[in-house]
Amino acid sequence: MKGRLLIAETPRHIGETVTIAGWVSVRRDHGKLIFLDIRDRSGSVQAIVLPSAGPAYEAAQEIRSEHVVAIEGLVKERPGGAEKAGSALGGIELEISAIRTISAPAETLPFEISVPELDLNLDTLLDHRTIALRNARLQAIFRIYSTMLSAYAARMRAADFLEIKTPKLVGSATEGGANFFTVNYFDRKAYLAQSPQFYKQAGISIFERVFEVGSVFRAEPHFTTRHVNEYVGLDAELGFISDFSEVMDELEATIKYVFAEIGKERASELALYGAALPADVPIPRLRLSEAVDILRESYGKEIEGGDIDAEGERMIGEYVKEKFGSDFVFLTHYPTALRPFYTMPSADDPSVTESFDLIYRGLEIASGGQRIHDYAQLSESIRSRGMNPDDFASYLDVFRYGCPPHGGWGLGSERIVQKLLGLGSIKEAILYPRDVKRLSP
RNA sequence: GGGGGCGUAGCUCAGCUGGUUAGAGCGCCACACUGUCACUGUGGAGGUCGAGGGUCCGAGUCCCUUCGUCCCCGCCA
Repeated sequence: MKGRLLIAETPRHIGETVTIAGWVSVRRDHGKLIFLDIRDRSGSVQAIVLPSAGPAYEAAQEIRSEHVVAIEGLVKERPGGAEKAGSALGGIELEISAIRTISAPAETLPFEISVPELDLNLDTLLDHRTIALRNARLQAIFRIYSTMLSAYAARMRAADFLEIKTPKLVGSATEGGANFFTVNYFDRKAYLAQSPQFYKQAGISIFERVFEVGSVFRAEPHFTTRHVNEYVGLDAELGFISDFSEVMDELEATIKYVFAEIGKERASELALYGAALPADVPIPRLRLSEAVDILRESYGKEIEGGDIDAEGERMIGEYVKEKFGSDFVFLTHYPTALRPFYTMPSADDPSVTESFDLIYRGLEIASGGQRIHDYAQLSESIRSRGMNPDDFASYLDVFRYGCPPHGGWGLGSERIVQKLLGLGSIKEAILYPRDVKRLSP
């Protein structure tokens, strides 16, 4: 909009008449004086209109919350003592000389937007998602999310990873694990990718180091606060590793960098949630078997079936917080039977793997490890799980002609923000979440 | 897929062992107010108590069915 000044810039224009545009958060009508809190993408400011403003004063009578307006006014310092302590509106205000409604709501809003903290049920929040997101505190989630994405990409590029984008429509659904969504693809079936795993590995066989930020689709009917059917994975894969500790080193450095950037760029957004950055200490690495012992000895919890459950992860999260002051923990050496066929078994004990999960505040946010890079070994691993290598022909081509030792990870981007801000549900960390019941908005 | 909770005003909720005309806060509308800042004050509108069936003299409340929603487990990120 020509001639429009962002609200954040207004303090530099004291004594000048400027034009701002934005949404009306609050209207406070004192009979003669009318105060309007105006917000735009840069911030909020108070505007005041006096009866002497004539037509502008008349127009202000009709202004209501969430009207989209353009305001011309004189930037003034707040009258002495008039500024309430702790006000987020700054030390200046606009004395309105002209006001124009650009767009007015056709009907009453379903709930009040301008409160510091929206108190809505999850389905109300998501049914009216776009409107709810006008709330500053909710917007903060996605400002932080955006910083996380840019920091992740920046750190990966700095470490010489090449960013790639791989297909989400795929022709075969044989990777195993979670269920696939099926879609019609001309005269045949296609599937939505449940992970970029195969393409990442192909990527390292070309570029040595690759990363991808992309949607992942899981057709599982889960009803939890930490699952959705479409999420954004932060994946990476690197070649020529000596062992899988290098993968954890790389992930740890990346995580640390991402949080540091969020702290630098988004301090005010974090403050809205009272969120503290994780302590900058080395991330402890525990073998899964050690974690099982700790759970038994310190928490009296018996683990069956090898892998620890969600409650166990929360307990281990508490344990490492107390013992090491860490918000994170790597759990390593998962049983071979519990990991996908491409996971590298440990040389000294093939019943476990060179793999890890990364737990953040008791929630699994990443999974990774070293992959099998030897063609024969990989073919055998497929066979040993009762699958047919012929079904993996194009994938196996990556290894058939030589491939360096490599490994990587998949990070759940929304889970990071969920745990950082203490959000009750991962769905709050997704603009338009997809779950078993929800396909819109 | 297994289990549990909740559906009462636009929103968030209270309604005890069934008992006259179903409540609160916020929002909305009107009026008053020249320094508020989630303004305040006064007044007002707004509800087939998710839906269907049943028990009972009487059902928001008890029973059954059904729909919606949230959560836990599993799976995972």
